[in-house]
Amino acid sequence: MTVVNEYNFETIERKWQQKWAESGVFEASNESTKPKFYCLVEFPYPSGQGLHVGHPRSYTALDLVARKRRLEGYNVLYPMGWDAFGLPTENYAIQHKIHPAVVTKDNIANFKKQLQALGYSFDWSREINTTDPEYYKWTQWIFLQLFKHDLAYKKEMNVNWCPSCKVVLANEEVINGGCERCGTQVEHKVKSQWMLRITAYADRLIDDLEGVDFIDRVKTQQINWIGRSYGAEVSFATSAGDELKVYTTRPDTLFGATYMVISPEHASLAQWNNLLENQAEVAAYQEFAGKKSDFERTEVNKEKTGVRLAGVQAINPVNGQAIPIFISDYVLATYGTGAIMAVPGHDTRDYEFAKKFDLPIVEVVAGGDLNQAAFTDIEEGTMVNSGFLNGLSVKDAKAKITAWLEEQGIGTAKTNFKLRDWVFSRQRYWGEPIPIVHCEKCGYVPMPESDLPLRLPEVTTYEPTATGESPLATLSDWVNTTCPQCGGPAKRETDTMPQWAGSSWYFMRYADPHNSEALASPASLEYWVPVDWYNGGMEHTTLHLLYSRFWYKFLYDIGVSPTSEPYAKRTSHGMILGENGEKMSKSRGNVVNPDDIVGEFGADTMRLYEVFIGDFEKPATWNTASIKGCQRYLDRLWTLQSLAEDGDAYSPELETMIHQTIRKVGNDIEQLKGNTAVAQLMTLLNRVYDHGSLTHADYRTLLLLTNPFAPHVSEELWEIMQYGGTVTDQAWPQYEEEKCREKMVELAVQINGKVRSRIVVNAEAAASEVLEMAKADEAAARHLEGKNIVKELYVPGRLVNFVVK
RNA sequence: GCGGACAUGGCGGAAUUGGCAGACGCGCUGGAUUUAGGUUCCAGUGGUUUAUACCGUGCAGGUUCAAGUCCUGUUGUCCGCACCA
Repeated sequence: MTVVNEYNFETIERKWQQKWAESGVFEASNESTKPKFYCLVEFPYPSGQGLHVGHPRSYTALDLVARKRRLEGYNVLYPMGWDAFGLPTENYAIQHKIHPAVVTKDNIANFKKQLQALGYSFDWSREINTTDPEYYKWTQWIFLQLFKHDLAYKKEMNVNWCPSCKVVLANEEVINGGCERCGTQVEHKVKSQWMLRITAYADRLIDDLEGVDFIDRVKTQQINWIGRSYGAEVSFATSAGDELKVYTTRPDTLFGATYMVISPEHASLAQWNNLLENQAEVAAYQEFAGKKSDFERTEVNKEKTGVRLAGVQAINPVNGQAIPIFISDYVLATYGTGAIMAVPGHDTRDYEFAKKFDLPIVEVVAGGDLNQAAFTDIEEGTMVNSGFLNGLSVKDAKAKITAWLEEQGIGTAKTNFKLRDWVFSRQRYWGEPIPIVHCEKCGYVPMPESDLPLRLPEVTTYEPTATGESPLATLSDWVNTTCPQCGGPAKRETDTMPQWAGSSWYFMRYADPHNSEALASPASLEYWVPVDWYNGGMEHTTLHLLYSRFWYKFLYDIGVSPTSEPYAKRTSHGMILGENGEKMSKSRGNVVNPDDIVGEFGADTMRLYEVFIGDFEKPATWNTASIKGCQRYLDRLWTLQSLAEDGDAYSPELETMIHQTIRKVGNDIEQLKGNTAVAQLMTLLNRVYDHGSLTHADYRTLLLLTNPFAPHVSEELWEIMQYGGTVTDQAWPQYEEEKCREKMVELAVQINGKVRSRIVVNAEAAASEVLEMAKADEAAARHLEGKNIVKELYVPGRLVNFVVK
């Protein structure tokens, strides 16, 4: 056969994309006898910049999995949609005086065109959009359920405020004291906010990680973020006649508590005001601490500062000793009780503070040298100077003292978390309205579910206000309403939901995206959820991933979710960096647009390069020059048409490698090692060319294996070769372990671990036979001459090694 | 500061987990085709060396017949947490 025509990727790709859209081959069925597989990538935020070459890394990797699974006979759901509420769109809209809904629509159209040009096997019939009222109706519905279960509440509190974005930020959105989006240092504001009680799920968010297959760094990061610790709360009596409650993870060291520290914001300070003899000094310190930015305050390795309270003391409950109380900003107001018992002998921070203020350091766990440093080991060491705890291990002492505290009624075992409740309101226009009205008489009243969705009002201006009020607050027609409960005058909530709201449940909507009666039918959820494989960025580990697990668990508790965890498996990809090795961004001028790559090399080549670029989990530097290698592979695959000969069996010379390739490509796709899968395909292709011919059976398998990576060209070649039907109708090729083994193998012959020669032997040959052959080898014999063989080793398939003297 | 990961040619990266380091690709060198460039094809490509041999996986030790892989120390890069009691 001769080459029929030139490889014109442009025509071919357009042709097959059209065919797939018409036939709907990638549309998943909610009723199928096949086993299901739900494969998910994080849906993008449709920005004005469009897609860059980083996005397709994740999409391509799971497209490989999705396409392979279909060929393996699964009913695969691989959906796509738009996480379209958010600040950049709103800012753009304000700047250009175009409504955000219009901007969003345009951006989505652009993104969709770009994605479709890459030939992903997405089920576009299930496309969703978080800004669609038919979608956000259910986001609001979930909020109402949270409210009804006392998991959404409004509270006046000190919050993180980004002065540049003009919104409140959740703790998870503050990175090193700066705004997650723009990097601006956050400020503090006391504002009334809607909060979600994610802390109620803290234990389960940690414990249930045991049952899911998430990569370790994701699990670790979530566990660290939630920050669970076990300890005790202990009440200390004070000379003021009241109590000071502390949280400690080391109740065993209570006898060593020689002073106490409370945060500068602690409520007791106001109560003790009249008793304080150094009130002015205390007030000055409070001001000093209050003025510090978050960044300064959390800076480690700075000198400890503080003020000793004059006029108030505490009593250590175990020994009745009066101990001083300090205020210091190393104690956080927001964690535990905002107060600690200080045990300088066994806590590094307390040790530093005690040294600075010349406070007594008492050893209560023997084993360290307190002249040098605090002894913080809890595995070894014996209790001393601790009355009834003396002689116990730390572990036993903890149990005993906790029991004692409970008996005395002055303490109790307690678990604490670093995780805070989720600040859920944003002072912006382009988000889901919170479906709550405030009535003077009835308080916060949920809207009737039947009135959902509560639509965003059509307005002409939506600038954020400098005061921190939502732009919706200025729309009195919209704000003023009637109370659903008493019918009296009431006002709507004017803050909107954060961008993380719509994405917290979107994967459920894909199961049944057009349902108007429920967020998805129970049967569809039962069938599809949990997601079998979810890939996304590490930057979402403590944001989207944690939030959505929380929402899903709540929905499970109220009978909506079918399981307790939403994602069976979570993997994560490394970022694609610009050609200069820096993060791709418009301001750095190093953004590579996939449209340009597709235009010049074609989607198939682009996809191949996306996986060939390197280790999926690590960051990779884009290099347009390197794409050539991937292009050559497809060119050569195309040219193979002219070499294909009749034959329904694999060529004997290629058979072993074909079986090996089926095995390797399959395994590698499953492990997201597309780089080595492509390398193996290239190796096989090189071998075919060396051999000079191939059978149709050889070619068929090569096309099937290439299909997930380069779906258009493999379909086209399948059609040209008249192999029948389309690749999407075929089955993934099978390998036989037996046939992956070479019959003849080359062994290295080592003398004292150095390779001196190579011999080819039958893979099945007996050890003695192989060793004799090695000894007989000319080069080896030369090195063995006159030497004494002390040891002979044979590693089948690898080498033989003679140890000589 | 604590915790984790990593360190391999000019470059991106492989190495079945202790068994021939550098697969595959880019780049580079030489050659063929071409008026030329590009494409394509052939050969080569870790370093020193004429063959032979020696040296090579950040650095210094160690274990082993055998170490990129294991152990100890050390340096550097990246990530996470960042006074959470």
